[in-house]
Formats: sequence, structure tokens, C-alpha cells
Amino acid sequence: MSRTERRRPPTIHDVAREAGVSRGTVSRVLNGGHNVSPAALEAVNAAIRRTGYVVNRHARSLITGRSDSVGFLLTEPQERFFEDPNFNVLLSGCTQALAAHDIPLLLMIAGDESERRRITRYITAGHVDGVLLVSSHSGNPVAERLEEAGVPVVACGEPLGQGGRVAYVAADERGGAHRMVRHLVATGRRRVAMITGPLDTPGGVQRLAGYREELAASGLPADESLVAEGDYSRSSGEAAMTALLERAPGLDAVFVASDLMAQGALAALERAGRRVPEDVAVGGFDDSPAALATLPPLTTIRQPWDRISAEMVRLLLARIAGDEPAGVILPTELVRRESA
Amino acid sequence: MSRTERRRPPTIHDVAREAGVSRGTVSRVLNGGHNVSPAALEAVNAAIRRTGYVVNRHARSLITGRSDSVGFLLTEPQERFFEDPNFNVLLSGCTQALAAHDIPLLLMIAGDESERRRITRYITAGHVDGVLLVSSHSGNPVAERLEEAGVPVVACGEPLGQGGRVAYVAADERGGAHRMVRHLVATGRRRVAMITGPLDTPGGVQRLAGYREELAASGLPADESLVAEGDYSRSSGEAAMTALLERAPGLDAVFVASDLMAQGALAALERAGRRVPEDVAVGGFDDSPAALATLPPLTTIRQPWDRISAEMVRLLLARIAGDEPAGVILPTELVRRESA
DNA sequence: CTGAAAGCGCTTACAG
DNA sequence: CTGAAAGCGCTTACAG
Repeated sequence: MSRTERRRPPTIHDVAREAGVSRGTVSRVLNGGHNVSPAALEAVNAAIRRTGYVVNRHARSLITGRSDSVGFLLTEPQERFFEDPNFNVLLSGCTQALAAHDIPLLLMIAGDESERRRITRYITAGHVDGVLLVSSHSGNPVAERLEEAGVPVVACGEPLGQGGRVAYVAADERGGAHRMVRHLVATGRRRVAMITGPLDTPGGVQRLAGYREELAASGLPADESLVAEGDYSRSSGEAAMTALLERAPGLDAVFVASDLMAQGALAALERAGRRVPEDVAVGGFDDSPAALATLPPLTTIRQPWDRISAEMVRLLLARIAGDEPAGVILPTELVRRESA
Repeated sequence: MSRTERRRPPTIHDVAREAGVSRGTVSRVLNGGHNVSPAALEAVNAAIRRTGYVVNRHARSLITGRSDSVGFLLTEPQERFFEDPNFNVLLSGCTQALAAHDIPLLLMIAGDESERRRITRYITAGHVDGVLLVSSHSGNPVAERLEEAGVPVVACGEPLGQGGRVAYVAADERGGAHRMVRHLVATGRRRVAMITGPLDTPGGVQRLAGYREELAASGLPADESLVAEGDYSRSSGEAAMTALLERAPGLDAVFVASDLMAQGALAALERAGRRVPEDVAVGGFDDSPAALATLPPLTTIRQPWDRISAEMVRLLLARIAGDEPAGVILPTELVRRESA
């Protein structure tokens, strides 16, 4: 027990004594300063400074019933999280946006159903005022479960088949796909293939839809042999590209639904002896750090992750304050580099 | 205010009534079940199940003075965090190891000095029982500040110049460097260059020391023109490799202190028309996902991130329980792939 | 082994 | 505008 003794921190009582007012008045100052005379306000603020007082959140939460904290819940299998740089940007952005409101972020990872149950229980017990949910796979019931229990949720990406019951923030996936395919076609490509994301995710579905729409708009024929499905991982992109090359050797461009998969596709193309962009133009999606790590650097669709995290936090705080759920769609943008 | 009403969750009082015992007895069951008769124990447990009771942590913390939560504090500038997959593995591993103890992890990011002050204040106010610190740069005073305030800290990586005051977990950096250089030399390389990490970090310093020691042990001459410093980023690896090629065109191998920098080095070598591994063997460090994303896949030194996170959590919980600080060094291992 | 009671540090009507 | 007081849901000596 030789560990440094932690001194008992000053309480509202110490501040009250120091300022010569009651504890109620100190509390009022702490909670917005309404109904407090200027003189008292100043005395209390000075006392807070002198004593180094910091509110005890446990005591406050006990009475308010709020925890003044927010959960960041990841229900993807871990591997995805490890590999995808987007998660970092999102997580970090949310942490900082919350920090500006002095709200701590609790990180929660639920890889399997038993962890999901444990965490749901923890959350619905009121340990957190709301949840930022990252889990684009449909058929994942946590969002509804939490909302039913009265815990506000904001999802990253549009939840599939949930009829507007849960709030979300998403990039304009479909518009992004339009932009990329338009660019590919505008630069003279005529056999444009696509590697999609998992088709049980909104990103998977909508980027594919945008691809098809833009192809049709360009008067190019639809050809299902030009479409292969991946799971957003690097290796799945490599496998899909290999399959496409086999099925449709004449392809001259490929729109890949994530930069990470595009990295894999690039490897497959190199192995097959196809030059990029001379023989095959490659377009990615995300504008993640991976897009700069490839050779050649990737032409891609930028998702505004910084704005996405900021909007998620804004929406969640609004929901916690009582607002109705809302969906926010943020624009994407084409980033031209060397691969297409 | 049409938001779903959150029902008031059951309290210890409801459980007591349901079980026909006093609240004190319920509390004893909750806290280990000492001094409770088997009959009472069973009645309480049944009542807990029936009511769906979950302890209110705020009330508990208010009286125990513990928060039963832990902070994960990142003091690196954000960019590093985004780019480095190791952070993910570490963060995720710590989250899960803590979850096994039912302890939530609060993510904290302190990019600049003002954020550092805000977060230090938050932590020392007792909102967290201990801190997992990721910040290998020396001259970063947060670890000492926190320990002085009585908050246990466990650092990732050996803190430079802190005389054993703060607990840490690290990989055997020096041994890893030995292993890699030995491998390079054993496969016939004679002009082995090195791209180091930042030399104000333990990883930077120790991997370089290991390189020099092993070169000497192999009877190869020390040549300072063969050493260039990077900052662990991809682009710095590319720049360093370009500089090395200029200074020492005759090099036939390079030991790069991180996989990410190795990725950059590979790009520089390709640009310079050097084949890997035929002309230049490249060895990385980390065995991060980046090592598999390169062409050719990277021979590297595996850091046991899963064990590192588990040990950090173990050590922190021990410190919180009163143990003295300790340093733990975990072994590294050579992973042979195609680049060397 | 068990219950009654005090008290952790706050907030919030309630009087004035 | 301000103070006195109740009470949030727990834990922990203290008696028995």
C-alpha cells in the first residue's frame, strides 16, 4: 500500500465555504449561473479557481439520471476494424467533437452475440446517455433494441430496412458512384467493371446502384459478368479482381467500392501483367490513407469523415436533448490521382 | 419531448423487497457474497434475475471513490494514430481485456498542450481509476503528472529517462533488431542500411542500438551514411530511402524500423529501379497489416500486440489494487516473407 | 449472518 | 436572488 495517496478533492462544500455562500448557490453557478447575483457569481468562480474544484460527475449523475457520457459501439467483427483506416478517422473525430462538449466517449466492441448482449445490458442500464453506432450490416438488431429501451442512437451509414426509426449520418454513396463512373467513362473507358462491398450493407448496395445508373445514363450496356462482390477487405479485392479478369478479360476499368479492396485489385492486376492506368483504370472509394500508399496513387471518392463524425455527434446530442431522429446525407467528391 | 420514456430501472431497494431481505444484504451479495447465508444469497440472486437489476455505478462510485473505469490516453498527434494500424490492435485489445473485468474504457485524445491540460484535470479529478498511456515520445510529462496526482499509469513502450517511476509494457525492441539484422547478414547481405524511427522514442533509440550491436557482432563495419531517420510515417520512409540511395548507392539491404516506413521505402526502391529482394532486401518492424499489403510481402519483426494490451491491462489493474510499478518486456519474433 | 442508519457529493423544488 | 432540506442509489461500519 505504498501507492501515492490521492488527496480528497475539494467538494462543492469547500467552494461554498470559501465563497461565503450556500452550496445551492454554488450549484446554480455550476449549472449555468441563472438566478445568481453578479457578486455571488464572481465569488463562487473565484473560489472554484482557488480550490481547483472539479464537479464530481458521479454525484451529479446520481441525481440527474444522466451519465453525461456517450458510447461508441462497434459491432463489426474486429478484423474489419483493424484493417480499415476509416474507423480511426471516425473514432477520433467523434472523440474530439464530444470532448468539445466535455463528454467522455466510452469505446465498446461487440464482436459476437454474447458480447452484444452484455453491452446492451450495460447501455440500457443507463450508463451512457446515447450511442454512436458503427455497424452497417443489416439484420443487426442492436439499434432497434437500444431505441426501444429509450437510448438514443445515431448510426454511421443508413440502416437498411429500418423505416426511419433510427437516426443516421451517411455519405452520398450513390452520388459518389455516379461521379466515379462518369469520370471513368469520360476518360474513354468502355468496359467498366465493379467490385462491390458486401451487399447486405448500405454502402454495398448503393454504390452498386449508382454504378448501374451511371452506366445506363452513359448508354453503356449492363453486363453482370463485370460485377464481383467483395467484403471491403484487401484480400477480397484481390480475389474479386482475379475473378473479373478471368470472366471479362476485355475490361478496361474497374470501380472498386473501397480503397482497401482497390489495393488488393492493384496487386491482382500487377500479377496479371496489366498496367494501371494504361491498360486498366482503377477507381477507389473512401480516400483513406490507403489511397496514397498504392502505386500508382489511387483516384478515389472522398468521404467527408470529419464532417460525418461531427454530424453524428451533433445529431446524438440533439436526440439526447429530445429531438426526433433524422437522417443526414453528406456530399462526396472525386479525388483525381494517377490510377484513373 | 416525444422521445421514448426511459423507464426507471430497478434499484437495490426493489431487489431487497423482492427477495425479502434488507438492502444491506443485497449489497453484500453484489460485493462478493461474503457474510451472507446460502438461502439469502439464492433469494437475492433470483430477485436480481427477476427484476433485471443492474447496479447503478454512479451511486456506487460516489461512495467507494472509485470510478471503475479506465482511460486510454493518446498523446500522439492525431495523424500518427490514423496511419498506424498498431494503435487499432492495441486499443481494441485493451478494450476487450477490460471488458472481461466489466470495466469500461474511456478514449482520450490529447493532441496539443491545452487538450493535455484539460484531460489531465479531468483524470486527476478522479473520473478514472487509472490510465493506459500511449505516447512514446520522451519529454512528455503527462505520465509523471498523473502519477504525482496519485493516478496509476501504465505506458506502452519504455518511457525514456523516467527512472522506473512509471509502469510500462514493451516489446523487446533491441532483440528484434538483432534478429532482423542477423537474418539479413545470414542471407548474404553486406551493406545493410537502416531507417530508424524518431530518435526521441524508445523504439527509435533501441532498434538503432540493436542494429549497431548486431552489425558489430557480425564483424561488419559501422557506416553512418547507412543510417537515416524517419518518423514512422510512410512518407518519411520513402524520403529516407531516397536519401540513403543517394548517399550509399551500394547498399544491398535495409532494415526499416516500421512496416509503414518500409512501405514507403519500397515505393522509393521501385522508383529507383531496384528490385526487392534481388537487389535490395527489405526488413520491416511490427508485422502490421501493412506488411501483407506490400508487393512483395514484407519480412518483418512481429510485435505481440495482443499480449502487450493484455499485459498493460493486467499491470494497470494491479497498480490500481496497490501494487508497485513494474516493467514488462515481451519477446519479438522474425516473420519471413518475400522481401528479405 | 443480518438490519438500521449514516453518508458519499451533488441538484432541485420550496420558501422566503 | 438565496438558503435549508430532501433525496438520488448505493456501501459500510456498527450493533446485535
